[in-house]
Amino acid sequence: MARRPLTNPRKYASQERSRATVDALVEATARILVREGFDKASTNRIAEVAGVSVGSLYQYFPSKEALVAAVIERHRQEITRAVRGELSTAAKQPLAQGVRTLVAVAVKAHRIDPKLHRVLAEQIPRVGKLETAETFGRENFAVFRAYLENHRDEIRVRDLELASFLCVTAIEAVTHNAVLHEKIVSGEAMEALIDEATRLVVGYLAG
Amino acid sequence: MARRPLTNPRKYASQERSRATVDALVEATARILVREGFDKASTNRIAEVAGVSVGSLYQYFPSKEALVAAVIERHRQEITRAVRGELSTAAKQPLAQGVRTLVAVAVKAHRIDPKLHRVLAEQIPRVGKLETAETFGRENFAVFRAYLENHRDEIRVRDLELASFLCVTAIEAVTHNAVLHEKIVSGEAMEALIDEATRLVVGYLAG
Amino acid sequence: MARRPLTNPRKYASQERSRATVDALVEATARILVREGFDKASTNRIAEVAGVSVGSLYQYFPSKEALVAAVIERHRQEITRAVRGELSTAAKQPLAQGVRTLVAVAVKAHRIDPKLHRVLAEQIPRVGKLETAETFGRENFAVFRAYLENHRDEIRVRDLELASFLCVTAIEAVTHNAVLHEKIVSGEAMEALIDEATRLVVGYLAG
Amino acid sequence: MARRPLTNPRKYASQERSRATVDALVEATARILVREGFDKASTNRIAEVAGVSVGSLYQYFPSKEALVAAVIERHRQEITRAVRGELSTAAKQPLAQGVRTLVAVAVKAHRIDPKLHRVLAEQIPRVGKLETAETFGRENFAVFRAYLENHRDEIRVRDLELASFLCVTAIEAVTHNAVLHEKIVSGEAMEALIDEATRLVVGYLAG
DNA sequence: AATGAATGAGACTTCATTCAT
DNA sequence: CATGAATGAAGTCTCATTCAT
Repeated sequence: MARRPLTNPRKYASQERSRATVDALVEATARILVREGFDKASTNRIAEVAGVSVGSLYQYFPSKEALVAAVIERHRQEITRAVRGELSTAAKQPLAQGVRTLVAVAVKAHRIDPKLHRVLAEQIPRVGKLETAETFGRENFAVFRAYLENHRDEIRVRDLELASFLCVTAIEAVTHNAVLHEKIVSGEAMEALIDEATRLVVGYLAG
Repeated sequence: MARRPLTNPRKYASQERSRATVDALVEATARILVREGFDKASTNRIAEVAGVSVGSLYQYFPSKEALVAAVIERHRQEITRAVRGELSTAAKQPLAQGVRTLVAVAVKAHRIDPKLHRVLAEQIPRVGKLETAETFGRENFAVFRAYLENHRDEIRVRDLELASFLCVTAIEAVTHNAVLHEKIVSGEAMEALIDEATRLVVGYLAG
Repeated sequence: MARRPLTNPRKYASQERSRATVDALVEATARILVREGFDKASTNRIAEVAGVSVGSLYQYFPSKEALVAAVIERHRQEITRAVRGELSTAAKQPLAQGVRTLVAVAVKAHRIDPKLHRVLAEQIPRVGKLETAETFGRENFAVFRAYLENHRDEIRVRDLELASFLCVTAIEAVTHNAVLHEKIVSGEAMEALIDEATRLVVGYLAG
Repeated sequence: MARRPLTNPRKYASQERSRATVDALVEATARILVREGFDKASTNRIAEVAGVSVGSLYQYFPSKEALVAAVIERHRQEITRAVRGELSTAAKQPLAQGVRTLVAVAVKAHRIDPKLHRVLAEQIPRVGKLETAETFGRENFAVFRAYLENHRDEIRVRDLELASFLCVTAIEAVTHNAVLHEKIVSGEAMEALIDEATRLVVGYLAG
């Protein structure tokens, strides 16, 4: 019944349009999540804000959960993209500098879209396949653990597993709360925070 | 408004009955929160699990929110009760010991009802008067900050505000995650965790 | 189990107490009806305002409807009591004066408790045995009809049935609305209203 | 917000479907109001009678109140439509005829859907934006008052405000009750009623 | 008799999802 | 593919009435 696209251009046009719709939906979801909270993010509202019909929403996402998952994934990718370079920088630096870089990276990651980050961390029901923070956590852990392995000689602690857990948890929590509670009101304040967090971690690892 | 019963026995009977209903409701709410999550905690379900009617639920709690607030409050009181003594112990101890006591207290607090703690920390919508973690956080901060003031001479850091923020956040996050991810599988593991967390904090403060 | 009263005084006391409870309940119902409207008049609220328990309420009234019926009846009796004398006065007066007296009586009746009258007329669900206005209407009709019979010679209209209907309806509606819309703001305004309503009716009957 | 359909046929189909649903809901509300009273008019029942789901009801009406308001408005429009022509006729007629026309109009209006009229007048809670009878009343008053202004020279009464109040109230009440109590059982009975009501009013105004 | 805790049907409303067009 | 009307289960809360004490 439905006409197949006759030409490539059309096909592309169509693909682009699909892509645009998907983006609009994810964007709309993120905006509502941030501006009005999870409770107000009904599928009808999302579709309305995205400028499409609910029907279209379900054309591209099988459920509301899938939509939220897409928002999470997009946010994760943004962070990864923003942070990739600095991570490899850190890998080559000695302990004190490397940790400082990693702390700075954590701050940077949290500042990308703090309100969205907060909503994702606090309001999204932990059911089904959505694990959010969990997932972030594991990645961070793996990266840090690898860093410690490669800098074993600069470190006095024995149990790298436990040390990674302590450091990653501490850095994550400190940067998360700092951004959330608006502790970072100036470049100076940010430097101070990074300095201190670095001292916390380095003192522990090297002390 | 309503007249008091004329005899004590009746009064007590009545009061006990009310009390039992209220307790059953709070308990049922906590159980559902832990076992099935916030989303499943509908007022009808809560009443059912408590073995009373919805009507009774609304006789004692003006809203679902009030019920959750009661669960939070009950949990907070349990923690306070369990921890009060140790806090005053910590206050009199020198830095290294004092911090260790405080860390141990944090672990103890998180182990009282870890699953409930998690749900309260993660799933309860941050709306209205429910602040959950927020509230815990402030209290912890105040206690720790006071401790630092009183042990200023043992400390090298200048900015007590910032230091308190870092330490409280770190301790809270580490103990929370440790309990959550079942890092504390034995007495030994717990000792190790407490030792390391203490080193983390003391190294920072005194280093 | 319960002790029987041993003496008459006690018995009377008991009867008086019952009477007091019944009165308190009817009064409470009327007050809530006037001050908060029918929707707010729940049986629990009524009992509370009356200073008794819901249980007692149902001891004396089989249903909420019965309670409202009692309020209506009490209001009807108050009107009847206030008006009885003037009605017999009117019966002896010639048309112009008699009608004026009847109109004045109608105004007086409506001013006894205008707010209650309004609520009874507007908010009480017309279901079951409650007919309110209906009942008032029939009585008024009977009285007026009888008056016309007795003053047939002063009247030009033939169909007394129809005439009674017209006059009673008009007088009732005019006085009701006048009181409701606060047309009677002074003695003068009241005189004017009574004069004109009398002219309306007398002109019709005698014209 | 939502995109318009791209083709007219679809648009119309869609619009017609919506329209049909809305109509069915308003009609169902009116029927239940008339047949079972305001208390039975629950949203679920209305939807059921309309043959749609509650969801659809709330798609088109934000609350139960809005639905009742729609019924009132529809009734008001029916009356207005039925009466418009005759009103302008009355305006051009001399007193006796004009008043007769107006009385006839009132009767006609009340006969459009007497039972609905009654329910709207008696059972609808006077809360929020629903004023029902109130609103009808004001309109009638304005029309009649204007008529009197334009026929001042045929009238003996001074206070047009008061006269309008008396006449409108009387006509409204008489026709309302007549229809309600089934006084108009034949064309003859109707003529008689209109004649007498006209005499009542004209006698007063011109007498 | 009085008390007030308890009941539970039922009211209003929302929202993820489906499906005819 | 898009549309948006339709669905209906489920949630929160109220209130007339009952009943154990």
